[in-house]
Amino acid sequence: MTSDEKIPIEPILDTLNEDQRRAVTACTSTPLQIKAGPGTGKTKVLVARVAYLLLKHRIPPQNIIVTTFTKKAAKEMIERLDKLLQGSGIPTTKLLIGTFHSISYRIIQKYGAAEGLTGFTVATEKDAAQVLENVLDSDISDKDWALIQSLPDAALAPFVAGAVDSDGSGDTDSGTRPKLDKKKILRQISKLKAHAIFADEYAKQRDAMFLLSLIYSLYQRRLFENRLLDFDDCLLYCHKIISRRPVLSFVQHTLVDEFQDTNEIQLQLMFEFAKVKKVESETKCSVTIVGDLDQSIYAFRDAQVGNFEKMLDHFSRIHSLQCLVVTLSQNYRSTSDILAFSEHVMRQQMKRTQKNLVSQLQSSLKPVRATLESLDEEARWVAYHITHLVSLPQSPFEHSDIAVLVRSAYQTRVLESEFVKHRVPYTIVKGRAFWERKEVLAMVDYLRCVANENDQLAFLRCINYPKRGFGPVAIAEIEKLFSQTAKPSTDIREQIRLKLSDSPQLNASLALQTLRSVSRKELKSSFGAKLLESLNKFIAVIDGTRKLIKEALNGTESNPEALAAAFDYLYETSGLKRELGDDENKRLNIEEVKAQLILFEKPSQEDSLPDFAEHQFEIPDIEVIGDSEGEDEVIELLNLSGEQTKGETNDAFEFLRSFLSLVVLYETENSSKDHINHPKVSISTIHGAKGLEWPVVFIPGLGEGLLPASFALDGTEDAINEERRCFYVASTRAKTLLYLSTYTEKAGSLNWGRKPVEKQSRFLTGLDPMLAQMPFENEQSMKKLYTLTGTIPPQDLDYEKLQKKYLRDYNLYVKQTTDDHDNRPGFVTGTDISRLTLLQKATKSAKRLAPHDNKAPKYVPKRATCAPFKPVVRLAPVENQIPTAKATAPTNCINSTTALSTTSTNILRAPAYIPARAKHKRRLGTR
DNA sequence: ATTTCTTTACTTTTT
DNA sequence: GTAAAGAAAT
Repeated sequence: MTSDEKIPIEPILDTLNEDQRRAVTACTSTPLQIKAGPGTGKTKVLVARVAYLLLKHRIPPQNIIVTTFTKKAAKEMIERLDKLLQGSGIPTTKLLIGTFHSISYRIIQKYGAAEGLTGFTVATEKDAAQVLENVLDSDISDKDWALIQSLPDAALAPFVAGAVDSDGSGDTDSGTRPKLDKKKILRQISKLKAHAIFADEYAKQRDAMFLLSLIYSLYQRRLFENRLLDFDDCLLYCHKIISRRPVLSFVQHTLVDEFQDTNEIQLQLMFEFAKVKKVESETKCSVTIVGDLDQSIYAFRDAQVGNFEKMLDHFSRIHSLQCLVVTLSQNYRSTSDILAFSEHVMRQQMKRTQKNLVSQLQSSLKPVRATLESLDEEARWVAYHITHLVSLPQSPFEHSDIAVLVRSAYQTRVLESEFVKHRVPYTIVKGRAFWERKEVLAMVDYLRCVANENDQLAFLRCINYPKRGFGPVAIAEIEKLFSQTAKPSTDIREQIRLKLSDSPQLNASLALQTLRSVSRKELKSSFGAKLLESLNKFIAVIDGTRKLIKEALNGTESNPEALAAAFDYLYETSGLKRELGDDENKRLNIEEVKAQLILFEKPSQEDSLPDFAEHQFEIPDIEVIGDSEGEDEVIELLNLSGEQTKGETNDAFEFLRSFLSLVVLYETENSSKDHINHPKVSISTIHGAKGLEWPVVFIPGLGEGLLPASFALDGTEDAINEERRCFYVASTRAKTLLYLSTYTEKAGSLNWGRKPVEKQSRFLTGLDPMLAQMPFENEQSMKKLYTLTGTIPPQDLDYEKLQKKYLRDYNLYVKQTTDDHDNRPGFVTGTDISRLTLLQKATKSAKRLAPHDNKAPKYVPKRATCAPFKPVVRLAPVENQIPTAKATAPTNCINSTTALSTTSTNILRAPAYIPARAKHKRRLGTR
């Protein structure tokens, strides 16, 4: 054991500059704010600070909380920390590190029993929307609907859908209920939760809105019936737990990353994590926060930049503790040109304290900018320049050095399809895409049924997928049974509710139990014998898996094989396996879910949070009046912490619940390994690029309506400033090269809905002198590139020749001065890629339509161009059009299913017409 | 009850 | 121009 050998902290400190060192070695018993602009070594400082706490102050890792913004950031911190602490024997895995949400969920799992929070899983956004829909459909009484309808327009306005300006015309106020906008309501509820306001508290507020208050409490009740917590609940209920009981008294230091993006409840959580302690009449508080005001881009999620001030204020006013503020201003990431440009963008904003970031890189190249004539052309411009960069002689860049950052996710689509054509390999930085696949979702739903007997949503989704004969009528019946068993008529619950506000268990019902009693005919239903049998089978699948899981996880040792076996059992007996059939991709995705589940480590006893002696604290004293049935329940409800026997059986599923919740919180690793083998361009939203960096960054779509986004245009100045900070975050991701582009479209062009982009972004006005019109305008600048990147330029670097080729190809690629689309140099046309897919799909489809005829279809699509070209499908006799060997999809677009699937409906539809109508070659337009 | 055709609304950004 | 919801038709 080398744990006693002390690793010296000095070598670590030696790698820091003066400011960084000041921050790292700052007093650990007063609050510390580190203001770190982009590229100033924020993560480095944070990591060094943790190392300092571990080594110098000898704080055990399990007593340190670190909150990061994403799982990725947490992972990176651990990796870097491990490197620093190599051989010290300090187990960095014991650090309490993760996003606010995941840490909160862990705390709820461990200490939630006292507040009635056991057996909960985290709801996805879709679940939340579903719950709200159920509320609106069936939980609001006619009386309340009448009240809602009588509300003045002003009170309804924040909740009704799509700004339907009731321009006279009667507006059917009489009979119809107002159409409420789910998104808006969820946003409002989320906002309340972000400000730590519970439903019953809100109801008591004087200026509470009746509608919101009603829906909020009904929504919460339904969530809890399912034993689900939404994202905000994780924070809200964690705060409730830790503010009432000192369960976290073991925490000795708290670090918060990306502080500028914390909201009120997160600020309050931070205060609770870092409780002020009085030690020998000295007030102490050990907390370090890191952030940058200019990078605050989450106001839409109720982040408040004011938290910096609030923190200072909180400590000085309430605890007379002065926060130490350290500002880092040396930038190690970007060149001076990129930095100066970014700084100028921000300077346009009034009321901002000037930042003086100093680049540590001398030589530099101007950012490039261009205005293109259409959206497609812009995408081609990006693709062309990527190709140009990686194919420079002795290029300092490969594809993985390049990122394309966009404001809105939908902008990626054009890029994708253009990249497929150009054979530009790319990945979309989005961890969750995998978990939103249909088959993955289905499998996860089955796991949810197993892990959470209350998860009505999951049960309802699973019960008829694969088909078991439960149609909409049967589903509705089950829903009815669920809600009947969920709301007992005894008013004992109301009594408890008054004493213990929002104790979630009060409306608990076991969905699985309900189904069981239906199948045993204890609850009468209108199901026929067939349906009952089908239901029985379904229950048997869930119960069978539950048994296997229990066995697999009962021991203290983790048992991957047994877990895998349980998973397979569920996959097969549920019929999912058969349903997915021979689709190789889907099967692999299910395998991946299994792998993730097995990989997910069961937090062993020592790693988990310390136990907390509940009996030290009073359990609310409740007088119970009512029938004995209710009494038992109340006793059960209040006695949760003491129930060891019951707890044990639940433990097996606790593991599964953690896993499922972390999946929802996007906390799983992306286990794909091919990233290393094939360097790929990253396409990401700006928000997703936070904290990352690349040598080359493209920011397309710099037009009014895109960045700044259209919804901010007529908004307040704050809204515009948030957009500006978005741009700032994007541009400061770049190390060496920055490419900016805009396009303009004509007002009357085939744009639906969205306003056309007519002007370049206001953020660029007046900055032209800082920008170049094309990359490498002269020989010198090209040479700079090589020096800057530390690459040796080729001996025979012929600048003139390179530029000539660049210009010639530019016209060909970007401007497309040839109209022979299939034969443009360097292009793979949509034809090549989709031909094979088309043939496969056409064959399948035609066979399905005419099963008696086993021969291949008479006609297959001859040519289908990919988006963004007009998807025109022509049919030709099959013998004339046998796909050639080269018509396989390039490997680099495996991930890019969107690019191909955008036309999928058209592709699928076209062959469907074959047997009926396509007697002669027929052109199938797509409306 | 499922498939097929028609209509509609939709685009922030994410834990 | 597309998904997703709604309507109509097998």
